[in-house]
Amino acid sequence: MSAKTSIAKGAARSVAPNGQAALNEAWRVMHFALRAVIAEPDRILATRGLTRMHHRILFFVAHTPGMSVGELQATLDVTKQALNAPLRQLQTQRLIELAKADHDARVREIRLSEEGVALEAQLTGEQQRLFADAFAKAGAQAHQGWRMVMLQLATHAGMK
Amino acid sequence: MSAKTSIAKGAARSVAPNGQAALNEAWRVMHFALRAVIAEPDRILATRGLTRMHHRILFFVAHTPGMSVGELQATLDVTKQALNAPLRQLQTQRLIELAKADHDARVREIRLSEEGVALEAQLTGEQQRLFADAFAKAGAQAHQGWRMVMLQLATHAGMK
DNA sequence: GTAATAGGTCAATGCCGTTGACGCATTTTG
DNA sequence: CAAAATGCGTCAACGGCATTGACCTATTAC
Repeated sequence: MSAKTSIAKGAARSVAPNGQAALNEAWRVMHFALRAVIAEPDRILATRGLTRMHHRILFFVAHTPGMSVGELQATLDVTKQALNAPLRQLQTQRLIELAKADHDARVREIRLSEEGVALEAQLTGEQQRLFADAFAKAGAQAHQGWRMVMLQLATHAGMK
Repeated sequence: MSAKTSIAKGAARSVAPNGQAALNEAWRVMHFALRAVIAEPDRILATRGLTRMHHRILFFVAHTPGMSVGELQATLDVTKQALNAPLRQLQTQRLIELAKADHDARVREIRLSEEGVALEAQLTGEQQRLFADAFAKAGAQAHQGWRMVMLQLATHAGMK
């Protein structure tokens, strides 16, 4: 942990580590933040015997109602066999509904049931509360900065 | 059922979204950022037939040279059986070295070999480069904001 | 009518991790 | 010193979960 104490900037960043230390910290902090955001949803899911795969399904279907099975499969990047089981479980628990598409009876359109909507809202709501809290406490300017850094990082992946 | 509820899908791009949209975006962006940071190390690992478990081992041993097998096991929170295989593979690839401890011949102390040090540095260096880039491009103030938000989030988990 | 498409399902396989039970040196203890 | 405890390695069985491959049904397109 060789701290390069070449502090040259203003006293405004009293607490923030500099140089190498900052980069080390970044990764650690990101891990903890991620864990914090995931923890509650995971706990809730577990009580229903559901996993992150189910969560992903609920999430995408919530944001794109009427999605076909094939589309979902492509979106999640899994095989249809891997998708089939959790999909049926969600159906059994009445969290989603499958219906033939009007335009093409081969296609099954997936939608959340009322219960599904509620669960999904609970899950993402929990996460959003954490983000909202953090943004509120850190301030609008910090929020702005957070976003800029994240977008910079994200552009290195194929974010669309 | 309802035909098409007008749901704004996708996140706004150019301008910072506000309210609900901002919270939606936050989670998405964090995912992509995480993927971006993980992608390269994973690729490098894969070319050697190594996995994230091996990475975790390298990481912790790098930061605590001379760690015992038991300590590592406790740190990683896996069983010794789960640890054994990757540990042997790393040893076979001459990335780590196991040696009896002076004070107690039952204990094996783990250290990175020169090659191991190099690989670990390459892996974390790759990640640090991404962070450094993002921070540089977003600016010092954004870096500061990013950090504040992340720390806020992280305190919800048990960050030490 | 025949081929292609969307979806579902059975079966075999592989990767990882787990628990459980031993075996083996090497301390530590009474 | 003998017995118990500790640190480590390993064989074996099992479970979760995703993958590939093959086959089957409806339905649509040419």
